[in-house]
Amino acid sequence: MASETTDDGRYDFRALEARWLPVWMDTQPFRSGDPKDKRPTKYVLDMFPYPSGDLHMGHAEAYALGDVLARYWIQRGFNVLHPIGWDSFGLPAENAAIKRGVDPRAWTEDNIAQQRESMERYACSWDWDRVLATHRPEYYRWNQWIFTRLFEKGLAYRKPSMVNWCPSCQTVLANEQVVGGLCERCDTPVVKKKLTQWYFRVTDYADRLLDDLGTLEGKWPDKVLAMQRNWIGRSHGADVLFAIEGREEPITVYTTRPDTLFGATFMVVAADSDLAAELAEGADAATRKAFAEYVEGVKATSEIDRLSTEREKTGVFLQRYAINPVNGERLPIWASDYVLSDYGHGAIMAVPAHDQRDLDFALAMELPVRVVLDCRDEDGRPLPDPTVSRVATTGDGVLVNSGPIDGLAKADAIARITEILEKDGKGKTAKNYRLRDWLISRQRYWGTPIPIIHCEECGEVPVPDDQLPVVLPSSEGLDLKPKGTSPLGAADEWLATTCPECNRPARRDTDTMDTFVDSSWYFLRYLSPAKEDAPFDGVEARRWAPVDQYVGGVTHAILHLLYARFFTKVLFDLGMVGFEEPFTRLLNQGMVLMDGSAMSKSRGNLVRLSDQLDTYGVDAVRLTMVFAGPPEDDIDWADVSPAGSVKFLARGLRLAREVASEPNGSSAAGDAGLRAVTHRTVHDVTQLIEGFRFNVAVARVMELVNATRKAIDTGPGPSDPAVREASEAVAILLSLFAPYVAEEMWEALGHSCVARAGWPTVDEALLVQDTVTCVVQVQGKVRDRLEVPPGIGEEELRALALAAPGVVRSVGDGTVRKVIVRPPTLVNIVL
RNA sequence: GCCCCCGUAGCCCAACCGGUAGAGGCAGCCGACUUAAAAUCGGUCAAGUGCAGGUUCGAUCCCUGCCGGGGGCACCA
Repeated sequence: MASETTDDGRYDFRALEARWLPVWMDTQPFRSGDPKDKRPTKYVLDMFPYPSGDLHMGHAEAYALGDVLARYWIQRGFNVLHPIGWDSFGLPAENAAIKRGVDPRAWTEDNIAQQRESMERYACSWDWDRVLATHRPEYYRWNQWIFTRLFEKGLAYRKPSMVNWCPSCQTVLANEQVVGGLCERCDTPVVKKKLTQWYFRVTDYADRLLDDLGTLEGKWPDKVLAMQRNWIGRSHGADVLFAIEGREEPITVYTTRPDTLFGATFMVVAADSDLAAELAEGADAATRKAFAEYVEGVKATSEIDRLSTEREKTGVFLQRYAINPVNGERLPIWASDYVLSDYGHGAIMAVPAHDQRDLDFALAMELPVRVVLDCRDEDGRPLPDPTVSRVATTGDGVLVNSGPIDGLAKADAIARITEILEKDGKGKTAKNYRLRDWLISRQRYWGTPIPIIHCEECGEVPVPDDQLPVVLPSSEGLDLKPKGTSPLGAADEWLATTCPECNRPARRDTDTMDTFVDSSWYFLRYLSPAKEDAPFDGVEARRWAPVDQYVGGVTHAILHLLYARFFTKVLFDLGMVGFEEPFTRLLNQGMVLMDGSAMSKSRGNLVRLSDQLDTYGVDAVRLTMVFAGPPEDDIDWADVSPAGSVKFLARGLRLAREVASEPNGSSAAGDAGLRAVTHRTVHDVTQLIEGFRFNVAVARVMELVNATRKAIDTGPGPSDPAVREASEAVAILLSLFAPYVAEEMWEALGHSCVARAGWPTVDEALLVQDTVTCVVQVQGKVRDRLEVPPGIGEEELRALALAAPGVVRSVGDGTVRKVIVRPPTLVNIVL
């Protein structure tokens, strides 16, 4: 005990950690699973980590922030569910296995054990009864179970398609995992490959995923809402049917600008589409050859090159013609790679005058340009002809050269022309989405096996529920090296099975699921992690879910959050949950940087969390994370001071040790000034925490510590009851940020278990101030200050202000024209 | 190219509904303690809010334009 404060006034955080951690591990003050617990519930969730090794600074920040909220709600009397676990399927385990020959399962379990130790030391209020790890069969069997439900509903399906392929990871990637044409994991340029893969039909939920974002307004960061909206990318327009010469079926084209239909001068189909190939068959030999060569070139183009906006437009004329449904004109049909095969219908009507891409193509191929919109600049002057300016006029305007819609403005013209098309059966309003279906199959080992059996007779047959889980076979004897096909294909014994329907020999599906499947519903598994007959318990779900507060990095703003929202809606439709949005409130923390950039070993600016913890202690590191600035801002570790945090914590601890009054007494007779500060601080900190303004809350606690220090040293002294009241408040407030020091303080103050102490009660009467400072301005400049009662009347204050010496001086013999009185804080005199 | 966010002391950051520009911390400086230094404790200095306009009795806050930084989307018809 005596050794816990060193001679120089710092404190011995090692001793505190060694002392309290075993106590907490023993008493488990954060158990949430008692069904008889009558406290209201709150679900606070931290994004679970991948067990890649030890914790890093980013984890430390996120968990410190989440813990502030969890501990706050506990102090407020809630039964808080605050679980943690591991997102433990994924490539690093597999890569370690390939590189060092270790078993992915053993590697993963070792890392989990190591991380768990660090997490325990970090002392977050996690309920250790609920831990889960997604690589364990008792978890991933429910991935398979949910997959089966999706399959039954037609929401999981297999189709051949051009997919994103990472040549380095040797696996397909979801759209969301391709960033700027590069693999988000290894930055290798992604190439296109035609493969048959499993998909989840997220696009069926596009409207709900988009529209329900409205219910999260004000509860999720605007930035994340914007990113999700952007990603789903819904647009409104029309599908228009174009008859094709020499082809039975018309071609449907999607456009957001049906009003410009009279300006269409050609049609373009996606070069890599089946449609283009079919149309090309009717062309002469030279064209067929040119087309074939063009398509080859397109396929060889990397995604990164394809996305370059600097690229010249290229294409091949297919010697075929479409008929414009509104005026019967013949439009030449071209194939080009600037039209995407998997958006809309893979074909467009080109209106070069009013679409920049079409204009670029028209100019490159010397195709006609026809203006059908009279567009004006701000001064009402006509905009230059697009052919000359090489700039398409894409804005609003009045229709010209457009028959029945001449003279109409854009919006009216769209409505009118759509009506006309609809009447003739040649078109209708339509929506489109940037969002694509979620490609979930991976040709890798360390993931959830897809629970499908391929039978020659019966086709794709889901593994019956009572045969789940399909357990991942041991990696022993399997070649895990990426080679483009799943390693599971070589697990002969595992592979061979019988068809559940016809009992004939059949083969298992050899792909594994994207690990984002695992994290799409884990928050539900925490509710009943040991449940053996369902993914989660319905009663527990009604009790706890949805998550009240989710905390994690903005890096998951699109992928994980979109998928989890999708899963939740599917589970809602299955009647398994009663809510459609999984995370009621979301807090995104910023990144921890060093010297202005993200930490990395290669950059040589890596700050090791364990070093920081060894040097400054857990509490100081946590406090530093929280105090550094607003939670969503990045923290530059070079700008902050864990040493300063140590100093502050030592000051707090010293207060508690100096308190000389007995516990549980009344503080009513205590020093009024200090009491006012204490109650004001608790009141303000309460609001600050609820508003995620933790940095300011910490500053307020620092003020309280300073005020208490003064009271002890130069005020009423250590035996005044107000000093005890203030110190106890400091201990409880600090318990959100610095659990070890708070616990030590609490004990010094004669109590035990600060985490469950309860939030201090604010005496409203003590918040009322006797006097406030009123500023008196003349012409907007401060000329005097008055001490006035807060309830002062307007007339009285006006009189006082006009008589104030500073006012009299600066008004001089000027005439007072107007007096603005805002009792009790301000008077402004206008001359 | 389009959309969003942010510019406040040397630094990280506060400032309620438009009403005293400063709460807290870091660094600096001064002092105390020390043989000395570190550490600690006490005190103290510090910007007129990126720039230019506008609205207002009054603007860090609202509006317009520009400059600087960050982020998202980007051949999605």
